[in-house]
Amino acid sequence: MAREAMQKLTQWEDVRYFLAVVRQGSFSGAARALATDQSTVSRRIALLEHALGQPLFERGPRTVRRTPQAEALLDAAQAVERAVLAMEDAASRAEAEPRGRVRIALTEGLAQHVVVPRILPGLFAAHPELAIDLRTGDEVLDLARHEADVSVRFFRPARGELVGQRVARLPLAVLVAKRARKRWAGRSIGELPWTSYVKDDLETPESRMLARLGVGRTRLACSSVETQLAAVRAGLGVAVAPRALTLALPDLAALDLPEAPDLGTLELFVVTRAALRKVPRVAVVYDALVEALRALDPSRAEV
Amino acid sequence: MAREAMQKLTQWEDVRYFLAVVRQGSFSGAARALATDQSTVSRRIALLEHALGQPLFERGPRTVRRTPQAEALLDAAQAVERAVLAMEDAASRAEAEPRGRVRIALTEGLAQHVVVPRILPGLFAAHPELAIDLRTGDEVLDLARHEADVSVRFFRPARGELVGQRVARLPLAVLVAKRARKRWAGRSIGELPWTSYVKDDLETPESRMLARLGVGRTRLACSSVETQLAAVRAGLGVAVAPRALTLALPDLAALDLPEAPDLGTLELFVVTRAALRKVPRVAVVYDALVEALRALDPSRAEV
DNA sequence: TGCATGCTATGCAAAGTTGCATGGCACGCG
DNA sequence: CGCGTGCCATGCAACTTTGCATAGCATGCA
Repeated sequence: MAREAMQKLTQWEDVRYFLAVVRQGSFSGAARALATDQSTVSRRIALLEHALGQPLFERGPRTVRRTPQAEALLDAAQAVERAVLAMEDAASRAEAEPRGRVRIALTEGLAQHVVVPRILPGLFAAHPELAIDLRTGDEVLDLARHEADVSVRFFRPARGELVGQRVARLPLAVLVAKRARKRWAGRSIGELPWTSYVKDDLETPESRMLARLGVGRTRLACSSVETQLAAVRAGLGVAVAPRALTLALPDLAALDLPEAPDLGTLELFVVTRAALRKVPRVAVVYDALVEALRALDPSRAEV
Repeated sequence: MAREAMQKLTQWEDVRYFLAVVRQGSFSGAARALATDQSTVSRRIALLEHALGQPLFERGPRTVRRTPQAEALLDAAQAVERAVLAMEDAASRAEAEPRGRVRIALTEGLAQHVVVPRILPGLFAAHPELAIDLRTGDEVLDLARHEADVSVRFFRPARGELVGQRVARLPLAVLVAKRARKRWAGRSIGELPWTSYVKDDLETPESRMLARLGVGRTRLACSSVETQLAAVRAGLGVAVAPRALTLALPDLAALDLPEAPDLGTLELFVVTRAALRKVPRVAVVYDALVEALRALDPSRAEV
């Protein structure tokens, strides 16, 4: 070891570790984010501190606090990261064939019911050297930070270096298991066995909708949409969800409410980084997503 | 090994290798510049090419040619380097005490006769934690690229992020060994046994001066000023050099030419990067250099 | 107060990386 | 035209770095 203290970054790699610790707030967290071990983070940060000749973090058993020196370096470190990410994009731009890996960030439902069965088969067949990472989950991955290449989500993306489009407007409906349909037909809104999706008590389009209908806290609340739908298919209750879901799940049907309120629509967006839009491997994925997801939009389908 | 081809820079360190190969034009040269082995460069470039999914260099036995892909990445890579260098400067700015290492680029003569005997003793005594790298040589080290922190040279530095000042104007004189002085006293310019400093056939202030005096190719030409001065001290000839050298080398004296032409002056500059000027460890060195070198200027000394 | 939890630091064996030595190859010089 | 030189690729041993397991510590909760 024994790098001398001379204010020289002899290991550019360490900048990545520094940023991870700052963002995660702990060595352990940084290790998880970097897919490495906590001990490695600890040692590399120690080395970096020695190389720069100044302490960067105050280690506490419960927490890691940045020193003022670390604070002063943050901007510069982020500039390094931006430059590296820009270089990655520049590298992508040079490729000619759709090959390599594309990471798609999307919801579990879109992945299972649309992307996997309807899009991937054709994509893999058409481009043998293309590989796909499906990153499902509720956390919003940061396209700008290269956590994913393409994102399919139900909200308009933050702008910046991102480009994208709305591919479908999906009317919401009250979904119910077909075999339980007649049991609740004709009931009023207040009498229906509502289920809801609740994650960290955050507001969702669906929760806003329920509130608008006058439905309060539901008897069954799920922290994942999939579990919620499983409950509906088991006949436990009804859920507000895109009507288009009945295409993918034939044992579900829309329930016509007597009051017939407008349940609103979800807007589906496909987004990527501007620098990647023309990159072959991304372009084929992006285009396939847009084409297939447009078909979900009933207003478009009817035309 | 086995990083997958997915256009991701998993090893930021590799950017440094990429740039070194581009600049040196060969893996071996890059290895020398990076103080590592040629085999390491070869392997890391191969890894980088695989990680980016595209070839960067065409290997020939005699030469390495960049591919168009490498060309496209050059700007981005340099941006990464600039960001890293900026981060190093930011790290320096955070230090409070003059400690660490300062690299001074200067000529052999200035190092031996001025900096080492007159400046370093006081500097080391005043700042126990300060370390100095004296980088002598004729190649001009690049301050902007962090090859040195402070430079003492006989020409005005390229501007940019550099700051500095002229610390002395040193009149040139014809120097001769004292014990040989009377041998050549009174001789005309053309009759004197001139010596010269010739390096790669480049023009120097001294060579311009000789040409102006009408002196052509000299009998003794040296590729280092020190050797040339050794020859003069040995009584082999005379040399055009700053008159102030007689202060450091008492066995030399200035020879008064009968024609007494104006031999001109050399201008001595001390330069550093703007970002470092206020950094304690650099500031104490810079200030000591300026103060001591000013004393070499006769016009100032007489005041 | 005592226990459970999540954090960092460190010893140690395994894995990865480096440097050296070698081989092959093309160009330039005598 | 052969030889010398400088270049890149690769095998192998020494070294360095990594990941796992452990120990120590402070905080929060019962």
